Amino acid sequence: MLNERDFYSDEPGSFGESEGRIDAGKMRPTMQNVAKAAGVSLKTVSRVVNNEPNVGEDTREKVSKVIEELGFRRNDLARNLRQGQISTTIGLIIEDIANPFYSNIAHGVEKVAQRYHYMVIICNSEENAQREQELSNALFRRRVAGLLMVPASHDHSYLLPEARLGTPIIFLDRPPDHLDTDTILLDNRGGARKGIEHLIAHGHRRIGVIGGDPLVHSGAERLAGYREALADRSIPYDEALLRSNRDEPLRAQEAVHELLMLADPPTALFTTNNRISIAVIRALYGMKRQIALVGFDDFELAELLPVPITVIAHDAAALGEQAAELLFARLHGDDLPPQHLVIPTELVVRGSGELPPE
Amino acid sequence: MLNERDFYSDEPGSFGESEGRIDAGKMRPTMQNVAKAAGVSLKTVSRVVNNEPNVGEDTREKVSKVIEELGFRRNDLARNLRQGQISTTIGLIIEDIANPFYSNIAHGVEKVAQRYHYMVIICNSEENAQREQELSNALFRRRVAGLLMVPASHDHSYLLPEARLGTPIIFLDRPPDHLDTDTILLDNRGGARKGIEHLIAHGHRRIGVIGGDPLVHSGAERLAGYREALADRSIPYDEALLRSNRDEPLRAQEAVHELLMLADPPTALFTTNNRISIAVIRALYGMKRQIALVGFDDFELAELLPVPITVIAHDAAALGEQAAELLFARLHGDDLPPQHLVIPTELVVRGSGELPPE
DNA sequence: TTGTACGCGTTATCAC
DNA sequence: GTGATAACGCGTACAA
Repeated sequence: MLNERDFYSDEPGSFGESEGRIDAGKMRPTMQNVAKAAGVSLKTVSRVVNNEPNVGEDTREKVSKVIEELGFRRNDLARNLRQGQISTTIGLIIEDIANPFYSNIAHGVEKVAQRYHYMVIICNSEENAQREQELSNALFRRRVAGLLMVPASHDHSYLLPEARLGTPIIFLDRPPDHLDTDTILLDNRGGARKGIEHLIAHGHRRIGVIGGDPLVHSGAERLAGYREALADRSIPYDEALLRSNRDEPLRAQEAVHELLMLADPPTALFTTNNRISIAVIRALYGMKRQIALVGFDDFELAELLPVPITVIAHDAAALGEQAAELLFARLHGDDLPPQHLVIPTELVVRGSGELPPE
Repeated sequence: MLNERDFYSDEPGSFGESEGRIDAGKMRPTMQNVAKAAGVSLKTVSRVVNNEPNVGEDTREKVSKVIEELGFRRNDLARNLRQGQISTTIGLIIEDIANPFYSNIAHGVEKVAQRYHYMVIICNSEENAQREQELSNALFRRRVAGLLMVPASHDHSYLLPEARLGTPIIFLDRPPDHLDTDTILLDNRGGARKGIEHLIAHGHRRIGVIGGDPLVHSGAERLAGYREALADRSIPYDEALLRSNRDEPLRAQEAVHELLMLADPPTALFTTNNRISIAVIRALYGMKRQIALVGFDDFELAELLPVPITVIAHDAAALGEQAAELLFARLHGDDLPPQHLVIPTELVVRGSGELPPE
């Protein structure tokens, strides 16, 4: 059953009120109002609301009754202002919540936050550096207790003042620039290596890469993993097989056409993230072309496609969870030097990565 | 370029600070500190911070300089407390941000909120009525300006006191119970009708339904659409073809087996949401069985499966956007009676819905 | 067990 | 154009 007490303080409470129409404009009751109505002092109400000791049982009941009658609800804005100047809210800045990668991160973060009785403000930066900065400032003005972010910009010194004030700031998926702080990344390079080694093991020597912004750390690392794998096998690195800045689906499709039109075309493709993988798969279907493919990031239904897609998978929710756990550890006084965690990746063999050359 | 001014008030600002290590614990500067350091009064600083008139140009510059030096940032907790007792934050309660349906809604909401300079606290109710109530109370204690929710519970009279206080509350995807307030739904019944009519037109008379909780409004309406479509064609409604409470993937798979094992099995299936559709598709693949299928909700890659999936599609982001727009209209004084909006659905023909019986 | 006085950081009022 | 003072709603410290 629901607990009436914490309607106004910490947990839920049923509220016996008949149904009806809404008419706005009434005054929101304050502790002061409750105190007057109950004939006690402000502080006594405060004690009751926060379940503090040293209140007579009769007093407590009387106050509780008034609280219910008036529909009082503690104002956490005022409470936080008085208590510590920071709110029990954390901020999460991601690129786009509609992308499953980020929504899984968000899910992990929110899950942990709920455990700690914190709430999460989620913001979409749309991969825009200026917006990232606007959003962080807006969050800091709201005195979020901490900030988790997948950075879009390439200079995070603007976060330094806030970090110095003690606000934990944790970077997800991409490391900060010009700032030394907690970071949690995927094993981008290692994952890419595994994927490329897999293709090589299946006989491929000309492997095309379709990727996004080469300045984004995760993409750059995946490309580095590609190069390392080739170098290991003494396979020449051919820039003609590379297509960058293909985050837009249309641009990714063009890349497929371009690569397959080459005089000496690739026999396999490596796509560096989920959105690009999907765009490329669409393009290949449109061309009725079959070619070996390994994609970074897993995605739903990959295993049910006519040629099931071999991917480098990882646990995005765990990324969010571990980042949030680290944040709360910092809030609880953990004072270790900046941490750098890595989430492992796994090659999931499904079919597209095992197609032979030609 | 970035604007320095709104680092401390409304927009972003660059912050000239060299890189380095973080050490916490410094005091957060207040307006009082700025005032003292600049040799002006508190109110003058306030004027500068908020770009109010009646400040001499020289004074404004002097204060701005101190603000930058000290790294002052306005405390919006205190600001909101003083101004109107509500924050420039809205709440969004959904079932699960990792589900694309909800993450698209969230994306729409956040997009609109950014336009109005509001931020969004997103909470996952996990389809749990008690948690829904806990979360709304926590949001109200934080004095969110308004609340958007996909309800999980079946009695929302507990929201009445807050609604009476003037906090706009808007229901998405499912209507409230025991409360008359703004609601924005999908055309569940009409969409389901279209889907079932389509199957009937392709010769099906025994159509199995695999759905979730029958008490959830959207699911119930989709089932109602199913029944209406059958009734229109005088096709008997056979309860043996119905499987409810199949939100769990395993339970959905069982449903497929159960239905196909029937003495007089269905020749087509109707799945009432995206998660169930996907679970069912997996089951059918596992059985190497092909059967006509129409699913409610579109999902990524549906068109690339070996038998592309015919679905009843809709614009979840638009659902979120319109709900948010309505919320802000309410905040800006719109005083019309409770609105009831409907987002249209569309039958997307791809293949699975056109398979013949047998 | 209960109450009083004050402060949290900001904005509003009204005086100068 | 500028400043003193009182709020906003609550918690802390200490007194009664």
